[in-house]
Amino acid sequence: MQSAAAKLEFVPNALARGLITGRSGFAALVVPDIADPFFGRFAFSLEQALRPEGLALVVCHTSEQRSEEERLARLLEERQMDGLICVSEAPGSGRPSPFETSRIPSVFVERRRVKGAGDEVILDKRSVSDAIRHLIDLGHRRIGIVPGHLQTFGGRELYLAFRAALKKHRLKLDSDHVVPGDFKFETSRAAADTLLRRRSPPTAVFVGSDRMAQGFFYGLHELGVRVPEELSVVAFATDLLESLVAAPVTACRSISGQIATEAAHTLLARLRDPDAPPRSVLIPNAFVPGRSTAALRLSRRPGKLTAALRPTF
Amino acid sequence: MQSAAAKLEFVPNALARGLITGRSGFAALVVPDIADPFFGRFAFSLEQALRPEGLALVVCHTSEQRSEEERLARLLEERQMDGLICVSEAPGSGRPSPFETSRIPSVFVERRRVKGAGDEVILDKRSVSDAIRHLIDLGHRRIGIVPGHLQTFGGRELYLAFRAALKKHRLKLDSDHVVPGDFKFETSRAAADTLLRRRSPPTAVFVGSDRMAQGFFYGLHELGVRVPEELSVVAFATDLLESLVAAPVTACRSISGQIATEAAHTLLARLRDPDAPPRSVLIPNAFVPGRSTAALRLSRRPGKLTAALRPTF
DNA sequence: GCCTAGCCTGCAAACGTTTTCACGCGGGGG
DNA sequence: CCCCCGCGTGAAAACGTTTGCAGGCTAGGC
Repeated sequence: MQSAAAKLEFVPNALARGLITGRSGFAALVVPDIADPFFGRFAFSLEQALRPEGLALVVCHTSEQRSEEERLARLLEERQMDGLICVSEAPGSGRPSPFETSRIPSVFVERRRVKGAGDEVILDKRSVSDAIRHLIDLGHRRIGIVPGHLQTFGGRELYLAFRAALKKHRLKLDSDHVVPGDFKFETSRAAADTLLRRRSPPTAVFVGSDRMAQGFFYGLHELGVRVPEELSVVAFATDLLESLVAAPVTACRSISGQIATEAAHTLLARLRDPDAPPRSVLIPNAFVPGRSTAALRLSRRPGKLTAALRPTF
Repeated sequence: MQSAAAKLEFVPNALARGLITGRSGFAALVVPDIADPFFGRFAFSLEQALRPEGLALVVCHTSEQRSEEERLARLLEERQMDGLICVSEAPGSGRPSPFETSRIPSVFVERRRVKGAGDEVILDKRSVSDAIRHLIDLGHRRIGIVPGHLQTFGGRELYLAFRAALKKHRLKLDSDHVVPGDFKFETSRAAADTLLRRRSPPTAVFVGSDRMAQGFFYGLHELGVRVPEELSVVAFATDLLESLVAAPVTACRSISGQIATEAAHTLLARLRDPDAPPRSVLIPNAFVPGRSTAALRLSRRPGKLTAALRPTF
C-alpha cells in the first residue's frame, strides 16, 4: 500500500519553477572539445562541485570557432543558463568574446577578459623558470617550445613566460625552436617531426599541455626518438598526464581537478553576490622533476630520425 | 543605427516555451565517468548528432551507484528532459534500472533492458571468435581475459563470447586466467600484475575496453613486460584506443563515434514516434590485427617480472 | 472577556511563451 | 446577391509553479 503522495508520483516541473524563480538550475560548460581527456576531467570535477548547489551541467562545444561562440552565446541566453564557465578561446579574434557581453554570469578559464568585466581563473606560469633552470643544470642549451596557439591567452602567456625565463638565464631563443600550432594531439604529433628535422634541433623541448604532450610523445615514438636519452621533454600539464602517457613526466604541474573546482567556486560566489568585484584566481603550479629529462650527453646525436620499427606499449 | 528589433535584443525564453510545448530541448547523457576518454568521445559525437535537432546535452554521472541512478532518474524527470541516453550500469542490482520505469524516452547503450521495454544499442561480440582464431594461429594456447565487471551486461557478454570462442576452438579456459575487476584504469593496471603472477601465466590476454587496455598496458609497462614479445594482447575496443596508447593494437574494433551516433538516431526516432516498436541496434565490430600480438616463441619465459627501470614514452 | 498579534490556509496573480479562437475583411463560388 | 472560406491580426487561455495577500482561527495578554 502506497501513500497518496507516492501513488500520485508527483514530480515538480523544474521548467515552471525556473520560469517563476528566474533560475533554471543549469550551468553551461563551454569547451573546444569534450573528447579531450583534460576537458573530460574538467567537466567531471565541475559537475561534482556544482551538483550540491542544484546546478546541472550542460556541455557545449565551440570547436574554437568564433561563429560557434556566437551561436552558443545566444542559445545559452535563450536557455536561461544560470551561469557559464568558458574554457575555450577562438584564436585571433580581436573582438571581445560574445560571452563577455552576455548577461549570463560567467567565469573564463585560462582566457583573459576585458579588464574588470568579470571573473577569471588563470594558471600560474612562474614555475616555467624553474623548469628552464632544471634543463640548464642538466647541460641543455638548445631548448625548444611547442606552446600552442600564440593568438590564444594560454599559448601566448606560456610562450612569454618561456622567453622571459630563457632571457633570465641568459640563453638565446632560436626561432627555429618554436613551433606554435594549436592545442590538438595531431598538431603536436607533427610538431615533434618538425622540430627534430631542424638543421640544429633542440636537445630539450617544452610542451604546452597534457594533450599536446601526449601527441608530442606519440610523435617522438613514431620517429624512434627515445626520451630522455635523445631528447629531454618538459610539459606544462596537470596530474592527468600520467594516465595518458605511461610514465612520470618532468612537468610544471597544476592539479586538474583544482582548476575546475576553483572555477566552480568562483561561479557560485558570483551567483550569490552578482555585484561583488570581479575575481581573478591564480591556480598554483609547481615544477616537478620526472623521468622525461636527463643530463645532456655531448656525444649523442640529438633526434636521430630512425623510424620506429617496434612500437612500445 | 540599429533596427528596433536588434536594439531590443529580444531573446525568447526557452523555459517558457518548454512549459507550453512540453519539450525542454534537453537530452541527458548518463555515464559512469565523463573523465574517461571513451565517454568523452561518446559525449562529443552525441552532442554533434543532437545539436541539429535543437537538443542540448546535459551530462550526468552515476559513479556506477544505484543510489545515484535513483537520484538522477528523479532529477531528470523534474528537469523535463526530452530523452536520455544511458551508458552506465550499476553492477549487480537485480532490480530493473530506475531509468527503465521513467517516463522519459531512453536509449540504453551496452546495457540490456527489460524485454521490449525500449530501445537499446549493443556492441556485436561475434568477432571475438576471430580474435581467438588469430591467437591460436600464432601458437597461443594459454589465453587469459580481463573482461570487466561480470555483473554488468558488457562484461558478462564479452566473457561469454570469449568462453564460447575458446570452446569452439577446443581450448580449455583456466579460471586462473580470468580477472574480472571493473572498467577502470587502475583495476586493469592491477590485473596485469595479478595475471602474470599466476603459477602458469597466459601467453596472450584479451582486454575488455579502451580504458582497460590503457590501464593494462600501463601495468605491463611497470612490470617490464614487453608487448608483443613477451605477451600478446588483444583489446575489445574502438578506434579511440590508438590515441591513448601510442601504437596499433590488435583489437576487435568498433568505431567510437558510430556508437554515439547510432544512439542519437535511435533516440531521435523514438522522439518522432513514441509508439514505434522498441529498437535494438547492433554496432558492427571487426577483428583487426595490429602489432600487440606475435607468434608464440616456445623458448621465451612469458611474463618475466622485472620491474621497469626506464619508462618508455 | 475582549482585543490584538501571529500563524496557517487557500486563493489569485504572475512568470513568458504558444496556441487557439474570434473577429474583420476581401474574394470567390453558388 | 448572399454565403462561405481563407487570411491576417489581435486578444485570451493555458502551461505549472511560486509568492504575496487576505481572511479566518488560535492563543496570549491586558
